[in-house]
Parts: sequence; structure tokens; C-alpha cells
Amino acid sequence: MTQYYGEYPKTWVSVDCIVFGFEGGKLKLLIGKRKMDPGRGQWALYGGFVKAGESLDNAAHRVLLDLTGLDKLYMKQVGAFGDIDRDPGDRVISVAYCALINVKDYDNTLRQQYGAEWVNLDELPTLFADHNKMVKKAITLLRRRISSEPLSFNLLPDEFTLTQLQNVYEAILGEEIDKRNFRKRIKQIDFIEKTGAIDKLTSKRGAALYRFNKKMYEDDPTFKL
Amino acid sequence: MTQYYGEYPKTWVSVDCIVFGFEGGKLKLLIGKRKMDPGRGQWALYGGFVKAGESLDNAAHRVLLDLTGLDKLYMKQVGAFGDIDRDPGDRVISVAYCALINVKDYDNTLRQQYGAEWVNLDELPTLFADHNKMVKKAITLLRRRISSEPLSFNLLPDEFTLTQLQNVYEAILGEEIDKRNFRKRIKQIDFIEKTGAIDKLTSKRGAALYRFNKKMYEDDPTFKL
DNA sequence: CCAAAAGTGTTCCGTCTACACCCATGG
DNA sequence: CCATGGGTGTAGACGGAACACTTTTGG
Repeated sequence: MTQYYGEYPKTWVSVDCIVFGFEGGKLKLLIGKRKMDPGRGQWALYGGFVKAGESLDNAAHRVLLDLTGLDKLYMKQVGAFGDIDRDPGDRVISVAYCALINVKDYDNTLRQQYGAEWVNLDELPTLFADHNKMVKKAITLLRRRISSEPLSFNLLPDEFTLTQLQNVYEAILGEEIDKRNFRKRIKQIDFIEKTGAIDKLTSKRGAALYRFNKKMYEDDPTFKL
Repeated sequence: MTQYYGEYPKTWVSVDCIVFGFEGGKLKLLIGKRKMDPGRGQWALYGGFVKAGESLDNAAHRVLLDLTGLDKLYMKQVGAFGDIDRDPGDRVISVAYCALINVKDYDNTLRQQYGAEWVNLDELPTLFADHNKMVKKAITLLRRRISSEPLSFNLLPDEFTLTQLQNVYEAILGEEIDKRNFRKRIKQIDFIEKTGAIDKLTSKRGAALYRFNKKMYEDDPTFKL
């Protein structure tokens, strides 16, 4: 059957999905109770074993769909975690993936069906195996990338106010940003465009709604916030 | 034997080592002819399968030592490559690692013994499988990290001239840097210290030698070049 | 009428950039 | 004596940081 590598040992390889969400000015993480031994019932990232016929990227998408119903997310690899004892069950190499969504885009009924929970990042419980380590690395990457990649828009509805956008940046960077400076910088960015619509939900006065123009971004993907 | 995950499929997992070197103002890559089918005789990164009892990090170090004699290098994970057809032999997931050394620190006799070759990065041949893709990603990471991590010193002898240091930056960033501005910035960095010695090899006048003070760096690892 | 969030400019300071000449010496 | 690489300072532009008040309107 195997032509070439038959003599070499194989290993279990899994993927774990780190799904960040945003709501109420806070960054959250999607976790669930582990449904498998060992560690059954423990809080954990959504993960599963990689099948023979699927790429790592595909495995990450499949696992997330199977376990949470979430589909078609933009996912980015965080890295491979390969310590011998990282998994208490057996030697498993795991590749972590990271995704960002707006909490409201994940239907609550669906979420409950799957038993998924949003928890504030600053109130994160101890997770199964080395999952906390994975989350930590994902946040580091996120912080590094937020100012040069248009990631924030994944965490917001299609139309958003500048205050919401600023909240995302503050949540990810973990520090306050001056409102006037922030808005000044946003104005210079062509691919964040005013829609003309007004949001009346969050304030009495109403706030202008903006939109991320993907086409315009792809034409000129250079910016610095 | 296996307690928990017996029903799940296993996969071959390998590590591939990207070793960058620096010499004569150029960034180089260490490659060798593949000694295994398929692809025997093709240029390739140094790689090998991960054993049951070793972590990914350990596997990377072992493979490099076994195949090149290089030991105790600082290695950083580049990422996991998991496309189904990335390896023409069979389905293998590979984790790429990256290291930096000074070409002169790799004894030439040893190098020839192992059949390793330094090739200029801008004259890189087509490598086995997706190894070119790995190298590309490693360079991207390197560029991103060079200005906030003291990586450059791995590519130089213990004592180096400022011109050499500048050459490293230029080779990695792929652009020319103004000499005066570069030296001005270096002067502000405490952990790059003048040794007092003079290098008379590369110029008639002689150039002051500098050294990376690791302790000082660890005391205050914040800098920006 | 007042609480709550939206919106708006200017000044200052530090940082980055551009730029050209003299120095020391081995051959 | 000259070719080669080493070493040095300044002025102007630019960008980031600090900072406070007015507007709108629902309740």
C-alpha cells in the first residue's frame, strides 16, 4: 500500500480552533465542554483529529463546522504544538487555528444546540491540555497583525460605528485610544467608507455607520493604523 | 496499548529545517540533495520524520544535527504545512523550522562531509515538494521580526563591524539603508557595545568591532531599529 | 432639561529622512 | 599618492500624542 515511508512512525495530528468574538466592548473566546476522554467535561477549544484525506486547513474548517455549526470563517494558522506530554491522553501533535467573528453573527439557538459558550478573555478558565497556551499565542499574533491587516471587520457587523471599531482595537490591544486621533487616522483610510445610514440604537444622537470596502482594500492593501 | 485515541487515524509528521546563513553581504540558504525516495537527488531542505518519543522542537534539532552536524542552534517554528499533496511520496504533514547562523561558523570540512551547500537566496533552485513555499514564509517572518528582535547577531561572528551589521539588515530587508542613520540608531541601543578591538581585515583604515551584550539585552529587551 | 454618546482641530514634540565630506591606511 | 572602506552632523518634513468643548436627542 504505502510506497515510500512505510518504515517511519506515524502520529496523531489534531487541529484546535480558537474563535474570538466581540461583544459589549469585550473580546471573547468560544469554548465548549470536551466530549471525549481523557478530560471529558473540561473546558476546551474545539478540536479534532486530522483525517487521512484532508489538509490541515480543511480539517480546521470541518472540525469547526461539525462542533459549532460555524461555517466559512476566515481561519489563520497559529502554529503547531508538539510537546510530548501536551495531551494527557497520548502523544498528539496539534495545529492551532484562529478565527474572528462578531458574537451576534453566531445564532444563539445554534450556539446552545452545540453547547458552545462565549467567555470573556479576561475570565478564561483553565482549558484542557495546552489550550491556554494556544490562546495566548493567538492573541500575541492578533495584536501584532491588527494594525496592518483589516482583521477588525470580522469582529463587527457589516455596518458599524466608529466607536464600535475603536472598541475592537481597544479590546485587542488592551489599552485606551484617543478618540480624536483614532478618527483622524480612520479618515485617511479609503477602504473604510461612510454608508450614509445612521445608527440610532446605541446613542440618542445617532452615529454614522461605516462599512469595510473589500474591493477597495484589495486594490491597495497598504495601511497603518 | 493505546488507551484513548485508538480509533483515530495517524499521519506521518516531519520537520524541515530552514537554515539561513550570511556571507559576503548575501543571505544564503543551506540545502542538500535528498537522500530518500521519492525525489532522491533533488535539492531539498533538511528534514526528517518525527519520532514517537520526541517533541517537534526536539525533532528539528535532531534532524539538523544528524544531517548537517549543526548543533545547538536557536530554532523558531515557521508553521505547519498540511496540504494533501504537498509531498509527492505520500500524505505527510510537515512543520518547518528556521535557524540563523554565520556561514563561517559552519566548518567547511564538516559541511562537505554532510554534502550541504550554501546557495544565495536569490539564486535558489526549485526545491523538493513545497520547500520553496516554506522558505518564502520564513523570509516573510524574518523580515517582520528583524526590527524588533536581536536576530541579526546570529548571522555574524561574536565581534562584528557596523558595516557588517548593516549588511545583514540590508540583505534581510532587501533594501539599502542610509549609513549615517543606521549608525545613529545603533548608538542608541545599549546592548550593542564597542569592544575596543579593531578589525583590519576588511579595510585599510580598520573598523571598530562591536559585540552583542546578551545580558544587557535581557535586562531590557525593548528596542526598535 | 439633562444625561449620554457623537463628533471635531490645533499645537507640540520627537522621530525619520535626506544628504556630502573628511579620515586613515595598505599597497 | 590614491583607492578603499570607516566614520561623522544637521536641517527640514512628517507623524504621533496630548488635549476640551459643542452637538443632538430620548427619556
